[in-house]
Amino acid sequence: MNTYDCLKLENQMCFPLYVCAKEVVKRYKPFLDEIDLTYTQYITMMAFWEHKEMNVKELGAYLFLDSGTLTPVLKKLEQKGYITRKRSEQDERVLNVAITETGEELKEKAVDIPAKIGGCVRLEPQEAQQLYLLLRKLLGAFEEE
Amino acid sequence: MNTYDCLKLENQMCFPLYVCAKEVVKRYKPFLDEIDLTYTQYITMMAFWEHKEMNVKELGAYLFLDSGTLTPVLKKLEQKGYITRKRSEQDERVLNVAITETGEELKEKAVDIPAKIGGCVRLEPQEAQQLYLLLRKLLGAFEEE
DNA sequence: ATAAATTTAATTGTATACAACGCAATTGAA
DNA sequence: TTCAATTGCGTTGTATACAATTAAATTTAT
Repeated sequence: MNTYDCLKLENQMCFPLYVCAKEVVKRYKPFLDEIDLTYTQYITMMAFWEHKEMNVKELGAYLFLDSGTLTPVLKKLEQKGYITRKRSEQDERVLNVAITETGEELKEKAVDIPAKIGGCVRLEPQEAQQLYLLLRKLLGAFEEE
Repeated sequence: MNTYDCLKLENQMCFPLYVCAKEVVKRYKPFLDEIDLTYTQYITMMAFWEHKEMNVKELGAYLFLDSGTLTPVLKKLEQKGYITRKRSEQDERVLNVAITETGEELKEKAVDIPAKIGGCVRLEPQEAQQLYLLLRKLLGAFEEE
């Protein structure tokens, strides 16, 4: 090991993390194209399939995204008729976002996507599980900060 | 497990991968700000610290980025004086990119960044190593496709 | 009660990413 | 050889991401 070996891409943790994330997201595209959603729109819908209603702050904490990213995404999903955006009456600062019936119906079309993606991750099931747990642990550490 | 559990964010591999990648990159920012590089510019410089000269296609294969992303990044790094861009004489389609002396000098200022980032990844060393190996394996599978 | 501080979304500016397309240079096939 | 296909890079258009700022609403402190 010389002084600069730490600066080799192959020795860095972050680089494969960054590339794998992009590559996996890219593999969602053909499936998401079929239901006309981007990946960001997809995870946003997933959030609402689980929690019918959330304000922007809650959604942002859940998805690790800020309002600068979410505002245009939410406006787009509203256009498509999947969600509604409405100011809270108790606190006008807060924007409540709720899923619509059309948004609920979209879940039916999305339900087989995870299985299709599973086939794109070429790891042994036990390795995939291990990777999943390590990423969850790392994510948990970030959440605590 | 009901039919829709696969659509819960907490059950997906891709979501923590996507979030962890973003969060780790975000933790580079304060350190990269000190040398006025973005993360994409940083990994590009890392590529050239290892391989003094590469054309855009080779660089793209190395970093998993296409010309649409690289062209503006390379122009920026050229502006900063870290690299040179020059058409190949054998094949005018090819753009050869090479690191400059100034670019080499930047390595000195970057050499302590990896250690600083290491402190941001709150995993046991053995877990970090395991995560690294799994991501490498996944990346290798993507490379084969 | 009122000013100061905080909070919540939205906006602005910058920098990615990438698909799709364009174009010139090169290669390959008939 | 000559023209069709391919290659390599650049451009365009769309969609993120996020820092920094703004603006309005609410809360806190005095």
